[in-house]
Amino acid sequence: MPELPEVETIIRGLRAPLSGAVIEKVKVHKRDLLREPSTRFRARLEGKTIQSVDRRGKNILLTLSGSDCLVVNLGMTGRLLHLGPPPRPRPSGEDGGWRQKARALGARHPGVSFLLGRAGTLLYDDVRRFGVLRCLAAEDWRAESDSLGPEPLGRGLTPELFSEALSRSRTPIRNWLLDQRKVAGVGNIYANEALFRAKIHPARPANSVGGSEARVLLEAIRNTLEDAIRARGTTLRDYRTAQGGFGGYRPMLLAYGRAGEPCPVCKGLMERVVFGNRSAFFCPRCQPESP
DNA sequence: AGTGTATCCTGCAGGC
DNA sequence: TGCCTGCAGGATACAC
Repeated sequence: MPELPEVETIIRGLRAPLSGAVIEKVKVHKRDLLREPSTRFRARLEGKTIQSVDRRGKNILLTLSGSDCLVVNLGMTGRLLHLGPPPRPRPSGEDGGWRQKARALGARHPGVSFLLGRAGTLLYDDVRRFGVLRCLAAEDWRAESDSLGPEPLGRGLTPELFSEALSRSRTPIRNWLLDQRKVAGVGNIYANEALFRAKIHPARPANSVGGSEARVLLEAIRNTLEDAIRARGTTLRDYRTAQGGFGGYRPMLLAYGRAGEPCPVCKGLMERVVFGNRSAFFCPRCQPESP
């Protein structure tokens, strides 16, 4: 579900309420979201202070006091919701009243909750449970982060480097864009959107996209992601902001989900093809298979 | 090496 | 109404 713009929107919404908050208690409701025993997970987190909230690709990163960090990948349907504290703090034994708030926000599948005292509750909710929450030592996270590709919105990714990387693979360009080791943060929606904007057929081999086309594609990726961030992401069904709001980019999607509709540019019929186990949406006239 | 397929899981939409 | 099939934003373990 959540791609770079959705994750970016979420961390922006978490930064203020979570920075400096203390994780008083962790409750694991669905253990298969973890990669370690829940007792160990809880022990590593309880008592720690959240120092900062960041994003790397599609991962949410909470840096904690000590040398650990909490890394959250939302999978397809994960949500990370901030539930504010109750207006009138109640006597001990309370859970922060988060269940009621969660239901009010439509969170029906609580996975892990973090009780933050005066800062309220952070709730991870996930229908399909493809998401993962991990507590990692800083150095382990660094190693993993290094294995991810560059940030598409970062300065480091120059058109030259991008073009160079493309030239090393003949996998379909849409699949290439989904590979987090190549570029971090692009998913199926924005890969299709960027390819439509750049007028590149999604099945073309990556190494056939060279020179000026690579430059155009990188620009299209950046513009698409920035537009989507501005709209707070795309809600198809499950994605919510940290405050439970909807993303507003869906009506602006040009290609994704539009098979059978007229192309917004040439009015020809948009198509859907499946490869790599995912749908690709494109206009056969604007995005010819052979350039 | 690099590419394609199946799998984890639940819910919803559409066809009959 | 209900049953069935297909499909969904992601990531990974495999086989070739």
